[in-house]
Amino acid sequence: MHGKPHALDGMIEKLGRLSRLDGDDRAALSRLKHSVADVPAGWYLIREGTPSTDCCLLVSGFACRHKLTAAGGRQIVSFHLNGDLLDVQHLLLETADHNVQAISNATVAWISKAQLKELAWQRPAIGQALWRDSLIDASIYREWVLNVGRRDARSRIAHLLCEIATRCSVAGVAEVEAFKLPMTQEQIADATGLTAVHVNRMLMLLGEQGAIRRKGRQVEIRNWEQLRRIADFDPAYLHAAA
Amino acid sequence: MHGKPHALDGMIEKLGRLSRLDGDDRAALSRLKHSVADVPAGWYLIREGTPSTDCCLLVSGFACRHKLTAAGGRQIVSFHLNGDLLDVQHLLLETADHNVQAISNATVAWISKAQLKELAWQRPAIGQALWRDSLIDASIYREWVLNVGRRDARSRIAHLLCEIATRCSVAGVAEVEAFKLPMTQEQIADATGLTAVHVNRMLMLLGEQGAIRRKGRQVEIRNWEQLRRIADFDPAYLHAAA
DNA sequence: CGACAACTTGACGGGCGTCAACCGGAGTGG
DNA sequence: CCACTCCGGTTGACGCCCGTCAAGTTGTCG
Repeated sequence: MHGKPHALDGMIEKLGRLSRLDGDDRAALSRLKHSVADVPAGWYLIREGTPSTDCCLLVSGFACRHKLTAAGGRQIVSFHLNGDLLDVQHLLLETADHNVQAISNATVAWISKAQLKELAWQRPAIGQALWRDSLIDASIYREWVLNVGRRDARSRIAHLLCEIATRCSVAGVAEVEAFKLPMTQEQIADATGLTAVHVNRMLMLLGEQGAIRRKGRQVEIRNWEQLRRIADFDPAYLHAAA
Repeated sequence: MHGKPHALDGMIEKLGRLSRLDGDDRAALSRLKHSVADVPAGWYLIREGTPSTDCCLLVSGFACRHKLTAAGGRQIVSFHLNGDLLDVQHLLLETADHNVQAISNATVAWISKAQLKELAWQRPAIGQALWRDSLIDASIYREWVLNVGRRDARSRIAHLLCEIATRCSVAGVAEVEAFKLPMTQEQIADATGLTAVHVNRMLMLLGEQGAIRRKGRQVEIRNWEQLRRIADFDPAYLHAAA
């Protein structure tokens, strides 16, 4: 097993950043029963209102978590990348109150919920990492409420860019300075409470102002300090080491 | 001790709703060292950026959790009432990423963080209740992102009213049909991403439309079904028994 | 009963939504 | 190899919801 890349490695590495895991913890995690699957962009991984029996781990690719209004409005409440467990909350809550959908082609691993739950209680370091992970998710939600509620369109989008860049960098997915934006402008709109048209106008503006440069869906942050200032971005809420 | 009202009773009752606590669990909780304090409206209970050594329990009264933008904008991200532990997240996160402030005169109990953390790991039912509580908080944040991001002003306010009414009812603080709104219109504005002026206009409108009746800060829900429809309110996200 | 906070109301303006047209690149099939 | 299609991005015109400002009015607590 040693040295062989493993579907759960990203998760183990991430949990290791959240709590001090010893060799036994890591071994126990890597022994978790799971089945790996490739899914196309747009695939639903979790559906609102359904009880869940397995936990979904995002092995590679990007996903978003979203809710819908009765009128059909869609609000993305978070984005996820490599190594993110998409339903830690379902270890203790029975039914999903939202949807999770792949936004790129992705590889996922379905892990036995009962087995993971058992590990969380048998091995304090693992339980602590999982709980801590869910608390950081909550902190990100709080920042998003602030972002959507109290910043103007340009700042909201800049803030989202800063967050994605920082999280990609921490997870080792991409550099802060230049990365491929995994989402469309419509998805950015759904995450910021705007419309796709206005997102486009603001991205053009951020380009004109020299904060970013875009080529297709590739985004290069030309002036991190300027973007950070526009975004009013302080990474403290991510509670991440990097 | 038996039968005597106790500062921690509200918390124990609430945790009992989140997980099946046996007599030993309850006894252990009620033995937690704590000091009770009365604080006036406006008092800061948690300050962004400071490390916390004690956990704050709201014994009676109301509190809000909020963040500020650099420009001075304030966003309330949640409201709290009797029996709510205000910083479960600080059991595992070192520094506060937001503020918590009393919005009425309130009684709080400061509980030793180390002792509570110990209990969480020694007694699975207690740990589970606390973790579950933090997951429900996260679910509420998600709903608020949706509320602020994708509903119009009238619906946002109606949704907040429905949530407060439901939570007060579950906690036994007030009836759904008529309760005293603990917050000012400015605070409602800060919670919904609006201005106090517009909140006032919408409350007047909800009154004219017959959904609510107001007298001072007293609010009576005259037509719950109508208000629920306007709010697009579905209590599933509260994950509460009632 | 005075002072101060909270609420109420109106006039006006702007940021963002809506609608609609067009562009461009990637995938597909002839 | 090129035409067709489709999705996502781009741009402009126009309008509305909600913000801003400012002037009362009400309520509450000393």
